[in-house]
Amino acid sequence: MKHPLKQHIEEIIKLTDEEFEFILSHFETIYKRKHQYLLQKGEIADKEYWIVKGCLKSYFFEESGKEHILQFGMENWWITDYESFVKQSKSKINIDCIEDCELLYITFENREKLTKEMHKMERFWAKKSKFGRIALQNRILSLLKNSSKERYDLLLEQYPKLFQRVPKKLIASYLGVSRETLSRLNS
Amino acid sequence: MKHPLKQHIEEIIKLTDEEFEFILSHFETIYKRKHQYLLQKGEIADKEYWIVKGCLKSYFFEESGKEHILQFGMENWWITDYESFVKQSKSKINIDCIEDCELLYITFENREKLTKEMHKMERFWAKKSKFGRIALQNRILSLLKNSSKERYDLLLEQYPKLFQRVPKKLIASYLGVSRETLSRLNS
DNA sequence: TTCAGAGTGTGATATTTAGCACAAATTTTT
DNA sequence: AAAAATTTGTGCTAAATATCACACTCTGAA
Repeated sequence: MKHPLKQHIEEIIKLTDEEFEFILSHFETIYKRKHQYLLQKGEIADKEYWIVKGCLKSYFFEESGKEHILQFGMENWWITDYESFVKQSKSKINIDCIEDCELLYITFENREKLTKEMHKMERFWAKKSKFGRIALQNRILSLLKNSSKERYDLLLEQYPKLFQRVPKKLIASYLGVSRETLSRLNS
Repeated sequence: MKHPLKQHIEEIIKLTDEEFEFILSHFETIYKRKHQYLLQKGEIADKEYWIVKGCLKSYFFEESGKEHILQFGMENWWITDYESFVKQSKSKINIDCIEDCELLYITFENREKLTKEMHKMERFWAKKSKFGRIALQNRILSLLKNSSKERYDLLLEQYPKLFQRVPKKLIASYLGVSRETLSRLNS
């Protein structure tokens, strides 16, 4: 059976088994339990995580104490504070497990090393970065263009599983509406 | 005097004069007048533009006919429909000149070619892509966290020149509020 | 099983914002 | 210089959303 990470990378770039083993040697596995965190505000994100199993949120608090979800993470997604990781600067956000999680991570140093050692991975991450940017652009488009109700429907359509796994108030926070308003959107 | 594009690229990667000349040979200059367009919805963005002089907007229309500004472009910025350019797919957006413009552009093919021929430029664009993604992430953060008034103040602080160059209704559209609401934010 | 905490739905009200109308100011075109 | 078009501010009203309050459900721990 093919390793899920190999499968994931091969959606973009074909790999020999040896190449994949080499890549994998730059990663470590880690297990985290529900409510544990991967990153806290003020820390420097020195790892990028690939989610084998589980569900996570990246979020931050407004001065008022209101929580805003920036991103959810589920199986086969990457998660980190991208800004902190790239710039090696202090993070503005937190990342927590919503469920028990199995994660593969690569450190900043290992990723730099791997990028230099293996041009295929430089291309892989370049492409990932491009697609990530496109996804963010479309989220902005949606925030500008669509009503709350429309954003709710689009999210439900795109990630139906998310609604079974995470509390609605987190969905509300991701969409940028209050939980009460979200609760009333269906009626 | 150093070419402004050389100066721009050297903020990320140092270049010899020969290297820069080689890079520049992949670009063409084009002049456009106010109200002319660079890209229309449905076309494929086959060029990426670097703005030597002038001001532009990338935007799209809601079904209702409401205009939403995705991005402004001014001197030393790049502009294109990133999604369409990267995927070579049909664009959802339009790009118009708000002022008379002088632009340098590189075609998709030339950029691919240059990326392969010159590893420094692969790194340059990878870095650009990363920073672009971070900027978009921060815009989402701001859309979730800040009130209209706060977003207005932040934009004014970051790009004061923009407010002298483009009509307020376009600023409103960029911030995601109606022009009437924007007009009332200061009082 | 029981109990505490988290999650959820809904009424009432306050706040924010949009949308329309119109007049004044400014810019562009002829 | 005059005319036309665009931009801007502001009063008014309607719609969307936030906020507070409270009851009910569900889940996990003791």
